[in-house]
Amino acid sequence: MADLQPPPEDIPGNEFEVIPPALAERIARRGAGATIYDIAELANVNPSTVSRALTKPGRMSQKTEARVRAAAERLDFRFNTAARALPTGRSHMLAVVVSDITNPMIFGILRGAEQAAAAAGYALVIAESQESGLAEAEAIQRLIPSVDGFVLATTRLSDLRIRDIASRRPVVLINRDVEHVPGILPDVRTGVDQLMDHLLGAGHRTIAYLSGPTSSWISRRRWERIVERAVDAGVAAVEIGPNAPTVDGGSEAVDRVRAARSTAVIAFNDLMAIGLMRAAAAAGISVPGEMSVAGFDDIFGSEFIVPALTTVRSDLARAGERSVEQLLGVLGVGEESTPLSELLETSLIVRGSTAPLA
Amino acid sequence: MADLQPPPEDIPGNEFEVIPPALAERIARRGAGATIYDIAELANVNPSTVSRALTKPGRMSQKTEARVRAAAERLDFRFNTAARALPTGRSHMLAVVVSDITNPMIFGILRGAEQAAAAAGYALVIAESQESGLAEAEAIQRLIPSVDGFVLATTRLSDLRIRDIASRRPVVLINRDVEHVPGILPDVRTGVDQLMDHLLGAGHRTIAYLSGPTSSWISRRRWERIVERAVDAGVAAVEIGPNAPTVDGGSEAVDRVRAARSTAVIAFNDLMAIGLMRAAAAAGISVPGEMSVAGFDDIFGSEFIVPALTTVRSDLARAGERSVEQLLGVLGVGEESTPLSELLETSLIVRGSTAPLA
DNA sequence: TTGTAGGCGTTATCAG
DNA sequence: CTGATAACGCCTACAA
Repeated sequence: MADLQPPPEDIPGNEFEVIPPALAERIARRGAGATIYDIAELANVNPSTVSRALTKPGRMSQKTEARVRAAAERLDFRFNTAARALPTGRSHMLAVVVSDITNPMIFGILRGAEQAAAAAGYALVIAESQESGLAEAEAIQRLIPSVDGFVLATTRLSDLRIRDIASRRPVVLINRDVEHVPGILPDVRTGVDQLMDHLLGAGHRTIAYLSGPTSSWISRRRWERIVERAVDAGVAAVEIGPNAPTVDGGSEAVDRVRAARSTAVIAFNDLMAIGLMRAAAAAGISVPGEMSVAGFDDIFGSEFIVPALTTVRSDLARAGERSVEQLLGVLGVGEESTPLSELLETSLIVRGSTAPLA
Repeated sequence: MADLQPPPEDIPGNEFEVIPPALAERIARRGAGATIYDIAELANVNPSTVSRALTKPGRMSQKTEARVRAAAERLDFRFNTAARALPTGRSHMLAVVVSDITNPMIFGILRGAEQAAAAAGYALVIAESQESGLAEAEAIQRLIPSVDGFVLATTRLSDLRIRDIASRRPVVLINRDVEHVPGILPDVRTGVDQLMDHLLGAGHRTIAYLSGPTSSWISRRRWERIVERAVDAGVAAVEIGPNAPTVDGGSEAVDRVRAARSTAVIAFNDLMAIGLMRAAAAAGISVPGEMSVAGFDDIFGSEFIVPALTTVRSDLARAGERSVEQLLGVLGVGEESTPLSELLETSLIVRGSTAPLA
């Protein structure tokens, strides 16, 4: 490229083969890359014109715009996001705060969110609360001044705190419903119903729910729906919990589960279901022979544990994607204008961990 | 708090019970929180004094500093990171770029990195390249102006490109060695040796290596060491690959693995090992009866697949942690001063997927 | 020890 | 359509 013959001066787009040494040196010495001032100098226009050309294309003379673009490209220009954020108040950063990054259900969300953000030229900041409401609140406070919005995935915060944050920055919730705050929710009702239909159809009359943390809205909702269905069907349902939403949390509940003498157990999530099955195996309880087990999420691993786990899947990547799309919509970036909560379809995946009552 | 009696004026730290309405309204109307100007007004000092008091504690009059701190706290002040980044050139953000966020080995790294970053008041920006070198390079270019440094985890970039990035921003590599660029590496030699000892000790004389992507430095290194050990021991070793470093990548290799007629297979990572075992099961090949299988990483799931996977574990959370500590060290933030590469200990986890040659 | 003033890179408001 | 100029919030010599 560089050793092509310099073309005639009047052919647009091929100018700027040569960068004035003075300019080049100044940029190099500064170290941080070219600025709109450098471009302005090279293209012989005012910095404000450069800003305009690069920010709102089409609103100015074709020729000038082309000149500016060419110069910018020649200097390998990138906006300084901090400088940009100052007058606009927009950092072009979104925060995703998750409770436990090692929960495989999270990375689906992250992938979806990252893609949607990247597609819109936004960067994703990630914060982990390690299941602690305090740490979560603190992290969010820290981030408020530097991000344009929040995706709160599986948050442990109170409604009050969430509203407070939402009043300062756009917030989209995942797996949590708070009035007046948009959220992406799995269709709990349908999901639980599918699972209950499956279990009831298999003849189970005593069902236990291994619940998650008290602060988990979605865990409560699942339990509520289970109760409704159990009452309707005239079968017994008991809640065992709260438990940590982890493999260990599931394992540690095995004695209480056994004591409940239920023939089927629905765990709040797959992590717990897997923990329970492992502990059950260690205790000599046969699954699904003596006890059927099911979970939610269909995480990596659910498919190949033995027996393979029956579970209610929801499209987490989609949830992550939709959450940032909603955020961008509120920020006026995307094409969206739907500020409301939406339900995500779920599907029951029947595998070997559940079986008809013997 | 707010309805306590206002204490005598001369007790420090208890001033500012009442915020002048004018100030309060101005801040509220602005919407973006208090600035050092607001604090200055409240504490009756110059903004630069506020900056000093908050930035370099101890270098000024105790009394003034206390006044400023009190005022700042009263106004719930947070630095505007963008504004701060402008004069200093420091965004207080670190980027972690990963090739595939759905690989369970990644979240160990992320957790460690996030913790270390948060502890130092840094935020973590995450970028995923989806195994594409182009996407990776593009994402990095975008981020260069807005982050203070990069952790490149399992990167697919060329040495040249990595050096280029490293010349613009501090870079720490994970699972990749490039001269003059600090990196956190597993101890490949020891790891492979442990595994080879195990396999050779079990009588295997024909070993296959299911390699990862061509661009994976660590995959090549593992293969090299396997070859060395095979030559030393006088046994046969063949490479089967390259393959995608995923479950599917492992599954799709099953025919080639079978064709190789090796009694033991070492996969580049656990994901591939799992894929291979599933495909083997589907094809009626017994593991470890007809074929032993081992992997690397000890990801979530390796323990409870059947048979449980023999694997070489390395402490990924530690790798993530060390990588940002090194970055912070270079940035002059941490207490560290070790700019060099370091080796992470690995340990062999023997499980059911490997067995003595029948 | 504290205040003054200029600058960081960009946007936005006005003129021209 | 383009240029000048004042913010944006903070930092940092330099001066007092």
